[in-house]
Amino acid sequence: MDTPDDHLARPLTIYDVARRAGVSIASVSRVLNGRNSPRPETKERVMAAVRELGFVPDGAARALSNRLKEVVGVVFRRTSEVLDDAFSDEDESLLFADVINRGVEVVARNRGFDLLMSSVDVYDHSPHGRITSIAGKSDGLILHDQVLSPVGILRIAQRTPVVTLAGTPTASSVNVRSDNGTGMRELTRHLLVDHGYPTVAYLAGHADSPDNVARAEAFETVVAEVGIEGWTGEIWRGNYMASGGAKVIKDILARSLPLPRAIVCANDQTAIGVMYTLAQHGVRVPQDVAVTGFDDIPVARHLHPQLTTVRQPIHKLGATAFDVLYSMINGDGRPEPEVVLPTSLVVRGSCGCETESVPPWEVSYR
Amino acid sequence: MDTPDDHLARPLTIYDVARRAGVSIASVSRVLNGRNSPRPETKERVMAAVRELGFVPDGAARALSNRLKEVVGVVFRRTSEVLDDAFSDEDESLLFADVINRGVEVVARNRGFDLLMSSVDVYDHSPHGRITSIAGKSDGLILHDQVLSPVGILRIAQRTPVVTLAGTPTASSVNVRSDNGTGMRELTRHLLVDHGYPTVAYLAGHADSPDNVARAEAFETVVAEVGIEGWTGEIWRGNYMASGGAKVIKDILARSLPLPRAIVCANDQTAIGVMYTLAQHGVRVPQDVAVTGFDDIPVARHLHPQLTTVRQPIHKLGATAFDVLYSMINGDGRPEPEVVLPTSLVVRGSCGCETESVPPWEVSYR
DNA sequence: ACGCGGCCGGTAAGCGCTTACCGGCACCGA
DNA sequence: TCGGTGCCGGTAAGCGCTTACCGGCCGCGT
Repeated sequence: MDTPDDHLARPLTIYDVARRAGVSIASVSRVLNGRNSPRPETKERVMAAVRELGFVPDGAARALSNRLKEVVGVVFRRTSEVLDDAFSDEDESLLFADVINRGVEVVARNRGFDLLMSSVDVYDHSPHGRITSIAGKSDGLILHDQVLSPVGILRIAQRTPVVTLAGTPTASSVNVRSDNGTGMRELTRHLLVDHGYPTVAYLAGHADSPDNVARAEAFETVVAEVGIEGWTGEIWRGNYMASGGAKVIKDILARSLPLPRAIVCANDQTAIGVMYTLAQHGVRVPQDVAVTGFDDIPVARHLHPQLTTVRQPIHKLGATAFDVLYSMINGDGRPEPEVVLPTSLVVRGSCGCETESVPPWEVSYR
Repeated sequence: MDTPDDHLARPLTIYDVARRAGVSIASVSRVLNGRNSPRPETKERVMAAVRELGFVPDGAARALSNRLKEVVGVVFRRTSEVLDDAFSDEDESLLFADVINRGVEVVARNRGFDLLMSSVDVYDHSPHGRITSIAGKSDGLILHDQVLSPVGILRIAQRTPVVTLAGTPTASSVNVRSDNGTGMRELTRHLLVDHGYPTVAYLAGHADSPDNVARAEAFETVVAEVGIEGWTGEIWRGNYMASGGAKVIKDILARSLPLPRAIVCANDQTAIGVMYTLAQHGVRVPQDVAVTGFDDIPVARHLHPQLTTVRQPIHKLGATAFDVLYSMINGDGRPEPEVVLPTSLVVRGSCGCETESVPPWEVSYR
């Protein structure tokens, strides 16, 4: 009978199983891996021993021998602070990265891979060490936006397969992103052409994020097409977070500056902060000011009014990142340097359209 | 000059580094691990070689040698279906598990551990294999509720440190949960005593979830204290999801059954479905029917009215699970079989109270 | 000037697996 | 009956690290 503290003892190895089953370690390994079709009787005895002992093969030894860990590292950015032992963070910040990660997880799982996750803090000045450690424990890396400098990515990609998300391809890493341009152009046209709003602002995200740059450019393009001037500049600089959007609106109202007829936010979280702050000050959305987001995170349809935004295939972004990485790990030749997934405009109430309501939980990500 | 395809070649080992630096592999290892204070000159040469080659030590080999992987496995339940290649899931279902996982990640990171994540599908009938694989790749396991049967947990906990979340302790695994009873009693009293509602129903979660059982019991206790009868039973059976809550309300309205003055939902997601469906049918919350949740997931404060609920220290639940597991891995004696974290009533608008509004994104989990 | 102690750093064993290689045995055909 | 042919399954090497052990060298004390 096993004692409850057994896990403090020397762990079991295939030698123990082999001895118990009266066979050699090779046979145990073969049975466990279904190789070389062992004789039914041998298989039986080994399985019995495994069951009786509760044997679990050591993944590290397996990986070392196989040169395959069946693990992919995922590194994402965490925008939270740890103060004393209270965690405070922007709740919505959870969603985007986590939905991507789940997309990765689902397809990884089908290939027998598991996810090794690690986050990088915004204030972390040397994420290189962490990422190196993850790299050593996995067969390949998926790096979210803003976790490592392009130089750092290049260095690490030289020796490990790397896929970046919403970043930029390098000489040896592949990038997966969604088509910011098309979605943003569609959205901006909807506001300026379909609704005919005379003034519009772009509330930016991180200045150095490729996503933000692409969205800003698409916005500018359409605004120029229509022949008006988009409001941008210092005061319209956000940070992808609700608090950033809120701050921008507060600043503008505090200085008694005028508001545009429509505000295009760099992402949904920013829009949340904007809508909330406008409501606080008695500005009605969409009657006085229309507000739009980008991403279509789940909470977007819980807002009042529901948020008009651009749907990114968040789940699929993750799934694709894994697929690409998987083929790199298998050395199926070097794939395209970049994979771009389509986006689509999602019209709900915050732009000024009348829409019928769909239960917020009935969503499907493709 | 390295070619971009270098990662297809034989990976670097400490032998390569040693040769390049003109020292032995032992020295390389010592420098890399800061052991045995090597001479500054040696250290320099090794570091230079490491830098020049872009060497990353192999985690599997390290783990095998060290008998420590610095990885903890986290297994959670995924409530999504994969149809063709479309993923559909309940968006809010993301939150609870993911917040816990982030709590785990933050503290794990401080100890140099990474998270190996894997989900179990609701329809997965033999999660044992997956979990065994995870167990082999990690130093210990954190199992969310409903991922493995108690018997399965017991088997695996015999050989690996295991911490369960919102489950039940076994002879060799520790459970971490929050104090469902106190929170639910406070909440129910608030509705029945402070508000004086004459009728109240409990909309249940999974019948076999310990959390659900504890919440139901606490509810019953207070209801009995007050001397009224709580509405429960078959028709009030949900499934922890918004769709389940919606279905219950639809059924009741379809059959023209009466509604209670207040509905206590087993969790926040259920409440979301309930509030939405009531609104659809013109039933006002809280004027006609008060609705409450449990968990305080981030989206709770984006609802209209904002949801009155019981705050679980979600983040801390994860953090604590890791701390306990860490001490088990280090063999610091067997800890308490169960750790219970406090909950607290969060009064917002959906119970009928007037509350001033706080920006939904300014949240802190403790 | 010689011996001894301490400090570095090299050699080699071993962590728990997978698998190439090979030997033994049963069964077939001649 | 005997050699050939497969099929199983055992033996042992090797995956890339860490570290116990030991030998060499330098500097000190006598």
